[in-house]
Amino acid sequence: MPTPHHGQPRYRFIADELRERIESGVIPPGTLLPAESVLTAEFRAARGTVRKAIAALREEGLAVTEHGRGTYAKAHTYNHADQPERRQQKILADTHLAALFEVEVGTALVERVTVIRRGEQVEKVIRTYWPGPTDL
Amino acid sequence: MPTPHHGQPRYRFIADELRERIESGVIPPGTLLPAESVLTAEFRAARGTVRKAIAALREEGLAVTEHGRGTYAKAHTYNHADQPERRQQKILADTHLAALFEVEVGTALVERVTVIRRGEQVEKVIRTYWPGPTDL
DNA sequence: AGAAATTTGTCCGTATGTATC
DNA sequence: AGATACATACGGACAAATTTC
Repeated sequence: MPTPHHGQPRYRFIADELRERIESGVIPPGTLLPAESVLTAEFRAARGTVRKAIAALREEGLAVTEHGRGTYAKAHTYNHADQPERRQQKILADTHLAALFEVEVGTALVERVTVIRRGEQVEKVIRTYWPGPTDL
Repeated sequence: MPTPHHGQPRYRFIADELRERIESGVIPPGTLLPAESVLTAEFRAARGTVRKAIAALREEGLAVTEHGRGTYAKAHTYNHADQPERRQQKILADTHLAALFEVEVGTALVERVTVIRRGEQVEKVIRTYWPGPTDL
């Protein structure tokens, strides 16, 4: 069976299936996913396809893979209790920012740094820049 | 000749070559790149290898691909006003980011730059960072 | 309107080498 | 030494979107 299948690409189907198992607890947080070789057998998919599925899970933050070890399921916390931290300061435009804002290098700008955490881990860092400072 | 390891992988060599053609204007912005089939012939590489090179250009924001059409060269200028522009690329952690994410300096991160305009003026620049990349 | 050709997207199978545990 | 994942590359096949005839 060549398995073309409905609409969806195969790697996405596999990703959906694995996501389901992680979120449902079939694969508990912190435990290893089945090895790529096992998944290729189970889904009768090529390795490249399985890897693409796993890559999708990594991007979603649902899995972390370690070289030579395997891919771990990660706890999926819907916990938004973590308040983002913000810090705002005056900075001077570097070449990149100067080009974007069409100002001279060294022109004063405002930078706000927001750090978003998921538990202990820093998930994202957002740096926002705008002309200024508007002196607060 | 198959492919020795001249320091750099084949797909990167191809990407470098194409990048130079775009930036130098040999392939002007808005025009189509040669089809994958043409590139496989020119570089005597497998299609997957060519596609990987093109994918690299896409991540740099140098090209846009449309199904059934082809891959267009993109202007590399920031001076094109319309929607919020986003560019995503792999970067290496500087000391500040390394400290926040608690990783080594030089660790690979993903940076997305979003430019928000109001008319001609750049209003805000948002740089978002997160761990990765999960490659491809 | 329809068929054919072109082009990218996805998938398969295989192979070789490296790095990590 | 063995198992695992990672990176790269090849070839072939069909699907899906677009263009051309």
